[in-house]
Amino acid sequence: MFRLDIAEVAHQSGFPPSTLRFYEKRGLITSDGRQGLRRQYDDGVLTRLALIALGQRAGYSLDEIATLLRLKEGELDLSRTELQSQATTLRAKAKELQATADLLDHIAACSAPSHLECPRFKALLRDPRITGRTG
Amino acid sequence: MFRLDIAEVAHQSGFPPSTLRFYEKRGLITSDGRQGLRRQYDDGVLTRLALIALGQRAGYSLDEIATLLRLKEGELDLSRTELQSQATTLRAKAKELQATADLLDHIAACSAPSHLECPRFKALLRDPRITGRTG
DNA sequence: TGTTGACTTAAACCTCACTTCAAGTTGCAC
DNA sequence: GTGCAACTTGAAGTGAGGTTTAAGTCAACA
Repeated sequence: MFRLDIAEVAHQSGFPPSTLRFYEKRGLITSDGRQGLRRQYDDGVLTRLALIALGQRAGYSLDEIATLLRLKEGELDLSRTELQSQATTLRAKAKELQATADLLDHIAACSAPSHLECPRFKALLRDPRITGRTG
Repeated sequence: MFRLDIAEVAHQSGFPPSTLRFYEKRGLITSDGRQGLRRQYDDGVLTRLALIALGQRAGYSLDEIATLLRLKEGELDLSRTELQSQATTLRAKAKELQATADLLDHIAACSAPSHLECPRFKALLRDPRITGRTG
């Protein structure tokens, strides 16, 4: 464990200082002491920040991440079922993006004179699933 | 072409009336006339709303969608290259989500006594790509 | 001693996509 | 002519995830 000041953490983690202060206010990270006014961190904060970044990619809100990180200091105690369920959610989102990408490619390639005349496109526009809504 | 009032459009499109008024203010749709105070639409608005929903799924902002929809009244004149490039972006996002899902599954299944001791997890946390940042 | 330059703070501001609010209007049933 | 639901308006509020600003503080260097 060695100590880093805010500029160092910003540089190594890629998060700007404003974000580090914001995260501290939100209870996601802690600084331990100051040199003059400058926050000092121990190097564990870098792991914590990496976990935060991962949490964000995994679709958790900062509040959720804060809760997860508070559960055990230094340890991570995530429910395995919860992780799998989140993975399933992410896969569903990934598939939706894929499907949309395929549609865009089809529209780009379609030989119909105008996009709105493409039969597949017209069919999709009538498909209630296109909106992701129930109406 | 037949006419629908706002409640009907809301019901058929799945967008709440507040959103329809909001979209009108933003220039995404137009109502043509009123019956009393109630906005009346012609049924073309439903196609337009489906296009808006698709645009959102495809990752465009409302401003971008508004611009695209204004290009040609009733027609859609999207650059095919632009569509393909957007499709590529979506596929990249989809892959990122997949990768994150795989990681979550691995963490859930990993036999290491604590998540932070899982070698693959530790390695990933050190990987700068985990943050999606350059720092 | 004085001036940088990098930090500090609280609070305001930002974008996006809407929703909610308060006050007013309309059509229709009774 | 009264009641009422469903609309109307502009303006303000929401929530997520920050960034920016203004005013202040500090260590170091000349």
